[in-house]
Amino acid sequence: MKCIAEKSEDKIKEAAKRIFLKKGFDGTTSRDIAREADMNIALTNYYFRSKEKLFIEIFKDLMEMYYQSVVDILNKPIDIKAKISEIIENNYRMMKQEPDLVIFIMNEIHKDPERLLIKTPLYNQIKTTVFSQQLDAGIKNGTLRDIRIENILPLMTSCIEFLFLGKGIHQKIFSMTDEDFEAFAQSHKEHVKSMICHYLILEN
Amino acid sequence: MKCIAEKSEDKIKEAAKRIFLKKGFDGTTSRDIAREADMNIALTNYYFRSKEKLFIEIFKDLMEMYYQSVVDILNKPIDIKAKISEIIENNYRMMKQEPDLVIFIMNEIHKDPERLLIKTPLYNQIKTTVFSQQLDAGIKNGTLRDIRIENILPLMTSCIEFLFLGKGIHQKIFSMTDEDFEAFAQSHKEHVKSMICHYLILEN
DNA sequence: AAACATTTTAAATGGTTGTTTAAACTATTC
DNA sequence: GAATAGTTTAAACAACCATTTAAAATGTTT
Repeated sequence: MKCIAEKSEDKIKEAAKRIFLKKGFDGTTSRDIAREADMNIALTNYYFRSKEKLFIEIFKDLMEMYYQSVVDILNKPIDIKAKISEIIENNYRMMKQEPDLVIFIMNEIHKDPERLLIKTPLYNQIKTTVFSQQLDAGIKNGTLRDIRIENILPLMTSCIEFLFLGKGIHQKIFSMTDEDFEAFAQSHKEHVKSMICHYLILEN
Repeated sequence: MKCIAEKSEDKIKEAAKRIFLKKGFDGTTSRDIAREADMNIALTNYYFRSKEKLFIEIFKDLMEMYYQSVVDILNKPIDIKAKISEIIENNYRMMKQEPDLVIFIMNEIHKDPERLLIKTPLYNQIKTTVFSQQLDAGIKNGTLRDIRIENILPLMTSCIEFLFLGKGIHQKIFSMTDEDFEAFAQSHKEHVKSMICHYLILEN
């Protein structure tokens, strides 16, 4: 039936995702979405009932996409040092590939937390990861610093994500071109990996 | 003349600052501002010509407020370990007192960098701080890790700021009340101070 | 107190917003 | 192939947007 051509519903959703990510909910109009999807305005509401409903659906998708890759890595059967490196590398890759994602999520939640924060089993997911077990074991036998998983996870992601969140500011203050920033970000990533390992892993 | 009562221009600007910080440029209407300032709608444009002009003026103020306190601390005549602690404490204080500030700045710049990033002498200001000299000297005599100021500054601020940027997310995932989060943030702050010092200051 | 400049007001401007309507078109079913 | 269901369309809806107008109110200067 439909081979190449996407279904209209999907076309609208994909278009809306692009626009919402770039402009946020308030900055996006129904007409923006219709234009991007190359469809009639009425179809947005025909398929999704309202701009709000469409947004919530997309937001949930993006939120899951944001977290799933991390949870997957936390469960890998590799030692904790390699895992830290991989989490940071994954984070770096994601921020380069989808630079709008994190600022979008943070800003929308910030504007109205109640509206978007649906029930999530993420805490249990995290608490039962291989990483969590490795952390507990390491703390018990004295090879790892005594730190809760609630603290160490943000420590690993915040430095990289913050760097890209403030890309515009950093580039302006330090007069960096895009290439300069790329090199700067790489070096920063290595510092972060090294710093986290130094702090978490006790050697002597 | 006017003793208690603020001048209308200032009342509007203060009101607009509150609303812009909370809702962003796109989410704020001229009527919101007029209502918050308890003034006629037309006065916004009478004093500031347009919503855009008013916004730019406020944005510049907030941007300066964001950076000035850091630069001041960087210039204090105290040793580098105390300085790191003070920067992080100051950062923590600011994020608690003005939780909307950083996400607001980042998001507005992210949406349209050209519009907001005015020329700033901040890089020269930073490069000529006492902190910058302390860092150079410490690297030279081997007491500090070889790292550029462009890297170490974001390392100090990103962990704390990111924690508050994602306050809503963190609270939801880890099922924290406001009091829980407060305690969590405090412990996180201590980890960050410790981690940065461990990494930067070479002792042996 | 008359003349002037400044500030504030209610009302209106033209344009855009999200959403709805009802008719037209297309595909499917009997 | 007529009837039915699903999809798409242009047009319209009321509500709201930033901004402007011109008159009213207030303050200041002569």
